Amino acid sequence: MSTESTNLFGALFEAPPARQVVPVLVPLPAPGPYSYAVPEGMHVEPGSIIQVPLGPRQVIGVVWDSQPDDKLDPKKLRPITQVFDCPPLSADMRRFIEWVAGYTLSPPGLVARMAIRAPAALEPEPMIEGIRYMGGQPERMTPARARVLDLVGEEDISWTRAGLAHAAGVSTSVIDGLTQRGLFETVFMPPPPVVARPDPDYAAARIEGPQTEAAAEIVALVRKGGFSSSLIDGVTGSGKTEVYFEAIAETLRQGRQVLILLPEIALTSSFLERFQDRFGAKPGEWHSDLSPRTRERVWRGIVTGAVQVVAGARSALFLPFENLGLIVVDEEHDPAYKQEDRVFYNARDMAVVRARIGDFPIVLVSATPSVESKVNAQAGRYHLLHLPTRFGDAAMPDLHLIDMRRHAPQRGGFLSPVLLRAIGKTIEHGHQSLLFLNRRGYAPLTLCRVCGHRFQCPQCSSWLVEHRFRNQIQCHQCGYHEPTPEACPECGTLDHLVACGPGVERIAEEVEKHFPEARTIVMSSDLLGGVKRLRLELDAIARGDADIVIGTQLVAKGHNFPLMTLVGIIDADLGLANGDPRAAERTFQLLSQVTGRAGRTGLKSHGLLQTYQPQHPVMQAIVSGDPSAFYEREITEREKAILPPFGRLASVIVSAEGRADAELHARGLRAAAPQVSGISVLGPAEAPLALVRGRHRFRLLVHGRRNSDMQGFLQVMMEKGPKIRGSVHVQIDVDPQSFL
DNA sequence: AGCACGCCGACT
DNA sequence: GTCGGCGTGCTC
Repeated sequence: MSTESTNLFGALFEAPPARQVVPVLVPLPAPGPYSYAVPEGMHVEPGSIIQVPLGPRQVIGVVWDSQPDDKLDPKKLRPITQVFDCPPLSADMRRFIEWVAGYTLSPPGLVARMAIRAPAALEPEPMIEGIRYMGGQPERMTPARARVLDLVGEEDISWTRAGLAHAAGVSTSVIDGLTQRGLFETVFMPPPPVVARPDPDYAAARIEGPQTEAAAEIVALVRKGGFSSSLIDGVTGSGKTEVYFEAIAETLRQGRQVLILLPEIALTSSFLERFQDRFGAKPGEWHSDLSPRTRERVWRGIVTGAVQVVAGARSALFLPFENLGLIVVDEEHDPAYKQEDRVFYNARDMAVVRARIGDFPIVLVSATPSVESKVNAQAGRYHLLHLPTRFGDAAMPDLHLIDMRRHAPQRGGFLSPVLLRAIGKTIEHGHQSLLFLNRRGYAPLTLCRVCGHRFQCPQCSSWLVEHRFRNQIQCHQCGYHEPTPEACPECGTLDHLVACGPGVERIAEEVEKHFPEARTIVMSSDLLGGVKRLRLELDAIARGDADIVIGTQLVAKGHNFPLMTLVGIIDADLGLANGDPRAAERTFQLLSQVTGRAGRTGLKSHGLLQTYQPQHPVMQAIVSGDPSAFYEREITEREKAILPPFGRLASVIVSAEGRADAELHARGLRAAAPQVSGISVLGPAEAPLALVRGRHRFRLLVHGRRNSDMQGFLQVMMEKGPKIRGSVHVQIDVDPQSFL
């Protein structure tokens, strides 16, 4: 309220105090910012994190840069409630949010929300209460009191009550007693940092040979400063981590922050310990199951610069770092980097954009780079750092294909005699075998031998998979399950249900038949007992408490099993023909990871891959250890479909009655959205033709050359969407740099 | 995204 | 006669 206009005359002729209006991004799927009034005496600037009323509730928003639109009824304007006491989002961060919103066709408010999603962290952490020694002696000295005074006499520092009691080996009542007698005063001190400061020179770099050159190259890029993008391509165990640790060390020496992105699953204690061994402290962690309290403290530390290094899952990319100077994307090819709800983005690609906007280096790392990163490296957009050999005493396993047409398993079995012999030998040596089959349960299909009835999901029509351990039949598509019936629901015949094809449980049965003495364990996501049990089992395996491990893709990542000298892949062809345009690439990546589990401590190790297609480029690439021919082929294939000029790819899931029906949907969309350059249909597994009958989820791939084309397509989907059941999302599969 | 309003089936 | 399903609409 103006205090100047003291009389009516003045009030009539003075301009009314100009109400400041600012645009604010609110966490809504609105196309742009909303306008709010700034109350008298409040200071805000672009990037300020504020609280505003929105309908009946209070939400967190960010003051934005764009001009507020003046067509808005001023009466609708509501005032900002409060400004949080934390640094505003930087101009770079705001530009990044705008860019991601534009590129992924998402509402900017929802993108901004990802940056400030740390509920109560917006106010500084309250000071904690501590005590400080003021000098003097108590009238009565006791041994406990002496120990305390001994400790505090040395330095003039503040202690927490509990901390001092613990350090002196006394109970807190001793401290309280001394405080009462006036020897200590109460002080307030800042809370301790969430993580200690990492020291770039804590331990020497553990690199040699090709690692040294790669590290030198990447350190030089960091030292030079400015944007650069590199791809470290090296087999499992080749020392990739050690190489990028040197880039991190150099960034820390410059006093800038580092973000290490990892697929959630790779964010294990073993990674954190490795980091600690090199830098003397753990990095800050950021992932979905942090406690709210820790989340707030880490967020605060990142914003203020107190946390130097963050190891986080994809959502960490949107953290508002105070002074970010390097991003590392480990396991660059991992599909977990793709978020497919609300805002659809690939964190790896958006990370490149963030580095470019922030003008600092980014390093992508993988043993099996994605095809698009290979293309970018070939095109010279990424520096390629190739680490061809294993590091230290870790030897590459000897890989062979087993042609299943020539070495067929026994009737009713799935393990080739060649593989069975190898398992036997491995047991004799006292080593471990890993049998990999990426299929949960007992059998993928169950039918009645009498009437031919097949168990099908009542909700989504895929086959129900029998799980003998749980005595259930489950749908792996939608999660539907029911107890395994004893009789055929169609004809009522008892005991005539027959399992078709293998799952890990069935392989375990076969293994136990051949090696009844061996200690066998099945590792799959439906292991009873959850993540805790899983950890225990993995530790037990690492200690050597199992002879044969039978697992799904769960065993592909992370863990080191020192005694694992044989890896057998049961159905290496599985997944090659499932209609996914990335089928070959994914299979290559998965099988490379699994075979990489062997031989990591130098023991001579073997990998045997059972296949019906030994000539397939993926199989050849895996055994030869030279994936270049395979990548060349994939690049050519992908260029036809995904890579520029078809720069952008959306995909729509439709539920359709068979392929013909799905094609009909596609035709309708083509007619309705002529601006997109192509719409193709991908089905469920093509191999067993029977699968394509019945109601299924099909994926329509939509290509567009420009963002505006995709925008137009989305418009069409908004109108027709409800008629086409399913979801629409935009995938970003190509070089985001070219869009900057 | 939340949250209210609003119109049709199975129950205190 | 109500409780509750989620379809549509709005938030500066």
